[in-house]
Amino acid sequence: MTPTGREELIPALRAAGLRVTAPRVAVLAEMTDGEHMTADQLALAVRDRLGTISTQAVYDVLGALTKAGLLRRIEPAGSAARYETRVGDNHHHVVCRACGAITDVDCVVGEPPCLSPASASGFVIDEAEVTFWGLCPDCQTTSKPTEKERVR
Amino acid sequence: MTPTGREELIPALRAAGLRVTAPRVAVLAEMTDGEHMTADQLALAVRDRLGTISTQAVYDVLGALTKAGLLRRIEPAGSAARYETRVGDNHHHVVCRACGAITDVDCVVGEPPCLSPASASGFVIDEAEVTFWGLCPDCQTTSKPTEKERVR
DNA sequence: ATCGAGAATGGAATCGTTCTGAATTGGGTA
DNA sequence: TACCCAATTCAGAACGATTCCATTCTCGAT
Repeated sequence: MTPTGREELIPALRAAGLRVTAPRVAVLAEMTDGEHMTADQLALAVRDRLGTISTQAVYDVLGALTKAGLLRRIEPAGSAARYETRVGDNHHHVVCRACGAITDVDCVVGEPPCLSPASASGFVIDEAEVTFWGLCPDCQTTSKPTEKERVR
Repeated sequence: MTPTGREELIPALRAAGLRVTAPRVAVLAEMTDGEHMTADQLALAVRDRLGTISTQAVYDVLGALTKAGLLRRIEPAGSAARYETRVGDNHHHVVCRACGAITDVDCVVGEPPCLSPASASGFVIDEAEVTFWGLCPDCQTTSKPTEKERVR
């Protein structure tokens, strides 16, 4: 949850050189409460609260906002792409193998890229993405194996 | 490239409690030279060299081998799932943003999970997956922006 | 108020993967 | 060695997420 108030959304869009439109404001507003949402969840949320939006518009908006640097896209294996408003800092994620819940984790090291591989095989590296896998507090206590148990 | 000779494939399958079938041996053989292949590439390679195999059989085999621990599945954002024979050790990957090439990177730290997040929010973590993003040697020299430039 | 570029819409298409059910086959057993 | 069953393969359909397309709409500069 970034401390971005509704009123700051419009200036934020303008500052990023983007035109201010209803879908964009709506998506951005939904994003500020409810992190790590998928395009689909976002579409439902926007429709529920603020009227109508086409699925494709959601993708367009997410694409534009991501390209503009207002949103960050993450794609944990086995899940649809998710988006978050925390950009610019170097944080990572913990993903629950059972329920798919995602939580932010502050960077263990410091400045990005937070790690340099011992040997990069000649690659020029600009980002180190770290994903921790495990069980969230809720799913730890669930004794019976979760129905839709993730394979990995 | 794991030092697994063709002759060791069959015992390896048996040891894993799997029945030895032509598709399994063929897939496993292809995997030993040609790392980080997708299901599709694998299907083509097997058909080219060893005859016929259905796409679904490739998925079945990959699933079985992965579950048995003979293969590891990796899913870099924006790419189809890829498989590798290096299992058990704790290594990571560098992915080229331009061409999608993947190279192994030895773990920076040591034993898995190689990193412990400062605060895991109550998660019990069993794996830390690290993916470095950048440009491979070939794509660094390519002055003109790659056609199918990856978005992220 | 006008106008053009950028954005939204709706529909179809694509890609990778999974599901289903029938046919085949490995390999333990009689 | 022949037999049999469960494991495996096959074929085709279904699926979810995402992208592509052409048309219509609208923001915001003039």
